[in-house]
Amino acid sequence: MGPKSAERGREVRERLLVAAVELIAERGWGGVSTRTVAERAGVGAGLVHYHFGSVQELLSAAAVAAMREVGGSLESLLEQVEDPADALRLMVSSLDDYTGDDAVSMVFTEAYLAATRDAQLRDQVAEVMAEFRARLAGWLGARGVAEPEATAAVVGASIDGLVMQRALDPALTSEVVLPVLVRMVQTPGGARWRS
Amino acid sequence: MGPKSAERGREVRERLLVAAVELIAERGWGGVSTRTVAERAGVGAGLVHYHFGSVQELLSAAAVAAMREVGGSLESLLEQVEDPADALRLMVSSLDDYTGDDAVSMVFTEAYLAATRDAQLRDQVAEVMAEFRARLAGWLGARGVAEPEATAAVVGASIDGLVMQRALDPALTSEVVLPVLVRMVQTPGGARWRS
DNA sequence: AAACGCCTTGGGCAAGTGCCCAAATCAAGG
DNA sequence: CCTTGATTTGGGCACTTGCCCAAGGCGTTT
Repeated sequence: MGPKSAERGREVRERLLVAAVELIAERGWGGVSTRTVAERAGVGAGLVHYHFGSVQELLSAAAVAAMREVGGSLESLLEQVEDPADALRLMVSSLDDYTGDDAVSMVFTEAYLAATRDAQLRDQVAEVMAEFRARLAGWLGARGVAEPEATAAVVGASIDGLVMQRALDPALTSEVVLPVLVRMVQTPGGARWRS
Repeated sequence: MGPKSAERGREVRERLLVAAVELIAERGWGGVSTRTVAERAGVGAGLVHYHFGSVQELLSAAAVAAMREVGGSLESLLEQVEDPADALRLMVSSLDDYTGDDAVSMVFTEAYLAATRDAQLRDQVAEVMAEFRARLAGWLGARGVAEPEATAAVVGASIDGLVMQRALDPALTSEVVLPVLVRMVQTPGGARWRS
């Protein structure tokens, strides 16, 4: 076999994943077809079933990869701040960037729903979310926030919900929402963290 | 014409709406077809386009109706309690009843995503949510909760997000989550409402 | 040059899609 | 009885769907 061929194959595989994420956001999970995703990636339709067993497997792989990427960016985000309120500000600030063409935040919601109907996908998504929560909970707990596990779960769920509703109500900016979210990460004594 | 015919027509229309809500939850917005929804309702396939202009219109009408129903139940819920923490407890307690495969909570998320791709649906969903938020915000404001509008928005978004994630993590019970949510509705002085 | 093997293409098939429409149904009014 | 008019049916059309597969391309190895 040729190493050149394998390399090109991996590059095509990557293009299919990117195209899948775009189209999941644009048309919804059920609206992505073999031919549309192949055309977007600029390859023949048959390649979808060559690199991935089925359209469902392509969509699942694309969504999980996108979610893992976001989870990784959380890690570097938490290293930049010390105050929980500042961390929330950075996380929620993505709300304002979200103009509607942000594919990744939409893919999160689509993946949640698709996971409801696919046991294999559910396990993968649950794993990503558990990792996310554990990381955030450890960080919050080290800074005196009460019930760090539950707090991390609610913070994550709140951001997911806010991203969805922001598409319906542009007035729901991070500036409006942040003061309320900050109440969730107040330390029991009422004092805020300082480095 | 026969009044009986019109009456039966309205009954069939209702059955189509119910079937649509069920199928949106089971198969997702894009997975509901003319024939599946007609079969579930026990009628011929042609009736979908007789009572509704298109499948999209049927789905939108069904989702909005289901959402309005939930919004109405919120109103009666707020009349039963006085403490904001108790109100949250009642709202979130539905989390435990909803195992994740609950039709209505799933339809909410599906409707949010579908509204992103249908301007007409977006307006209707936004109206329902605005009404919901206004009602809750007024109730919270009258009880001394700071920034009632933003708080109502975040509470609503949090519950939406929690309902989604609860399908992935059954450990996310109302008992675990409630203490964190209550922090959001604490009155500025730190005192809790008493009747 | 020939053989090998991964990658890629595009056509083909059965099944399903939304929507349309002629024909049937049926209770009320003439 | 016959008409009326809303309701309902089921078949049909053009189209898309997921997936398969024979055929070809191309770098590497022999």
